[in-house]
Amino acid sequence: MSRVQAAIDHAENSCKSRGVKLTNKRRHVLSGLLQSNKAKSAYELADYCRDEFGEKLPAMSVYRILEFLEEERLVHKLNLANKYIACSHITCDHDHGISQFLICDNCQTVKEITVKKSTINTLKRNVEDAGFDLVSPQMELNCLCHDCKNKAA
Amino acid sequence: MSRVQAAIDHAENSCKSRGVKLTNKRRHVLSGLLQSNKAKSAYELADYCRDEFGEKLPAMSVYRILEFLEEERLVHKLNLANKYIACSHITCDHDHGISQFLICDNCQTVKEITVKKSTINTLKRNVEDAGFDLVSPQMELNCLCHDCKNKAA
DNA sequence: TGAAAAAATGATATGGTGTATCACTGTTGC
DNA sequence: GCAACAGTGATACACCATATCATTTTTTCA
Repeated sequence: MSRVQAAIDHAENSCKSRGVKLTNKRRHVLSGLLQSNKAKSAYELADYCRDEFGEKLPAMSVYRILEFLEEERLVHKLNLANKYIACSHITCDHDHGISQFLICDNCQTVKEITVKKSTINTLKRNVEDAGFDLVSPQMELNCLCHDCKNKAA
Repeated sequence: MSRVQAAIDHAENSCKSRGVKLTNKRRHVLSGLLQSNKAKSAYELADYCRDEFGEKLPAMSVYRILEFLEEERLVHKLNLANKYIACSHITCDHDHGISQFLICDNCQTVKEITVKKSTINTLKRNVEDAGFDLVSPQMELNCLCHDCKNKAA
């Protein structure tokens, strides 16, 4: 079974146990995100569904579906790029630490990593010293992946 | 002399010494950013110039001016909010470490802080372990400022 | 079963951010 | 004064996102 199919199956079960429905359209959007490691915009996902499944999905619906998937913790929105990615931990059962997103500026590939709690705490303390509170320690970092770096060199 | 005027004078000198011109329109846009600690969009700045100086500035020009001011290191673009702020170090002569931006999700107030180099380095190492390179360790963090936090409570 | 309620989706319009392009104006330097 | 260039204006357009109302599909339960 493909990695994508495994993730979708897992998402299916997760939805079932939470009493919500993973409809076909939602499945299709999710598979569009799973099918690569790249961040995709809502409009790109609409195109994907049209090309891949012959399903004409208005942008509005894609946004609603993405919102649903976010609530189910199946996808993340990347505010830096205005794009979306599948959560890399869909197939895990355990809870995770806070994710940090590394976004390749060049090819939009995204890697989700977890940094040590102590590093985040240090950062958090810095922020609090300045009189602010972190809403979410989930950071998005503009990066260059090694592929693109090597190509550029 | 007001804080804003002092910063503008300083910017003026900085431009002069770099052989570029701080025109009236550029000065006005900059003063729009200096006049508060809030992040402002290009369009908000156009409105500000219209209201404050009776200067009808097309959005295109504002973007060009912001680009100029960024190159002169007088303003920063916040990619998370798609807004701009004046560099808080305009009036300093020395070079600074990398800034981190704390953005209040509620009122758009921005605070520019510098975190310890060791924290950044740790983070950087984490990123490199994942096969990515940080383009810029300048991070933008979604926060809540204490004012807004207290109001919410 | 079958009608009411709720959930999901479609369609249309609109707003915000940003860029491409071409034209025009003002300044600088010779 | 004129050529070259920097600065600005005007228009059109692309992309991301939401508001709103209509329609379809599914669920619920008498």
